[in-house]
Amino acid sequence: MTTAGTPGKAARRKRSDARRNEQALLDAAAAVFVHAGVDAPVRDIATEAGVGMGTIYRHFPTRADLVVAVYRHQLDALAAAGTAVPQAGESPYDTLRLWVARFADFLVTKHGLAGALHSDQAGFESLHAELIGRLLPVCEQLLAACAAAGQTRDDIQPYDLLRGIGNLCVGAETDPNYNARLMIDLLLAGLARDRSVTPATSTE
Amino acid sequence: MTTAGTPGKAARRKRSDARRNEQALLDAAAAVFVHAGVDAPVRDIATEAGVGMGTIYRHFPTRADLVVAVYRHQLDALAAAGTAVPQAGESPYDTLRLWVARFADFLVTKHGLAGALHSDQAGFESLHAELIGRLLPVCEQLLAACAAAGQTRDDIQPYDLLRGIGNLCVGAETDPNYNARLMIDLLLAGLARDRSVTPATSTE
DNA sequence: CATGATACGGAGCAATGTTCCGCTTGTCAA
DNA sequence: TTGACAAGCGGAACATTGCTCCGTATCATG
Repeated sequence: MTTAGTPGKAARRKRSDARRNEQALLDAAAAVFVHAGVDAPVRDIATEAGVGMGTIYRHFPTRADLVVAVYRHQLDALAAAGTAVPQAGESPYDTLRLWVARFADFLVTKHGLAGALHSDQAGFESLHAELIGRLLPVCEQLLAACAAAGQTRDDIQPYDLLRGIGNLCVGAETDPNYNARLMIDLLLAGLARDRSVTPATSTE
Repeated sequence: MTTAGTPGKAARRKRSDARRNEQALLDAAAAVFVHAGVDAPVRDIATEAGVGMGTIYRHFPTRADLVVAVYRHQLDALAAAGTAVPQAGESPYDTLRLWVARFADFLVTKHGLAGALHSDQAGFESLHAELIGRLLPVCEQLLAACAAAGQTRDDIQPYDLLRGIGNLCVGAETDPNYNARLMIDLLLAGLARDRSVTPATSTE
């Protein structure tokens, strides 16, 4: 019986039209997200993909599922970037800073992702969960390395940091007067045990 | 703005039932906000106040108007607290920290206010504007004092700081795993020019 | 008390999320 | 090739919520 449920691998290959539609939906969603944000009406995405409402909900029961699927590559890349071996001469704190910058870029460039992530809108909890599940271990590792090297405080929870950074990104794209990256720099500077390790942004 | 345009004084006193309804709406909104957040359905507020839909929109054309009206006292108090003369022996940086803590408390204890403030939902821009208009000057003054005393960097925009703090408060109430105050402490520590001025972060 | 201005109520429209079910289509075996 | 059936599809229909509009009720004033 090759029915679904085997933990290992391939259940039964999905029907060809189902696969086609799933891909069409991913493409359509990616396109719509770019100009209408991740809050775009479900109908718009369905229309763009040329499918009915039922189809989109069958493939992606919650909006978060769709969002996660669309950005899965980038999420993978982000997680991988954090565990890659650092450049020679790069301190743990440098590595953390670099990774955080990538994380912030990811959130900011995705129209409204940061906002959606932290809203209590129904259907976004699983997006939050997915992101945390994927990135928390990475963040934790980077932070632990910093603390072990004595470069940062050791009493900060990775989750708090991740969430704090994410929060700081809210509105960074839509509000031209708000400089989220600068605030992130401040936060990271506050994390450092010794002011001397903080690079350029600090004066002189 | 409430009067018809006479710069000096009272235009025509509003009708008694109108005044009564306005107050009922404020009370009802305050009550509903507590358990349903500032995003509560307009209908719920109207029902709670025992008035019709038309009435609520006549008195408060946008949701932000209602929210601002409900929290006006506290906003006033917050603005006043920032300009009050500091305690003896309190450094400008201490004063800033204290005020920021009050600001954070204000946002966090109002169910979803921080989130609403930074969402791009229609009708919330004016809430944002009101808050900024009221608090930005205060923040600016506190920050300038810190910089003048050499306690903090002098290249930070008050707006960025206000917005950053506000952002960090998002979800502080609903996510028990997130310690917004700690992140705010970190941000403020990063703001300090000299690590020695930052007091031992009291875990609250 | 009459009358005009003011304010009220809630039905109704629009946008959007979500479900449900009859119909279509792909797949597989005979 | 064909028949049968599970898998999948489409979109109408329902629910929620924001917001407007206008006939009606109420207040204030002479």
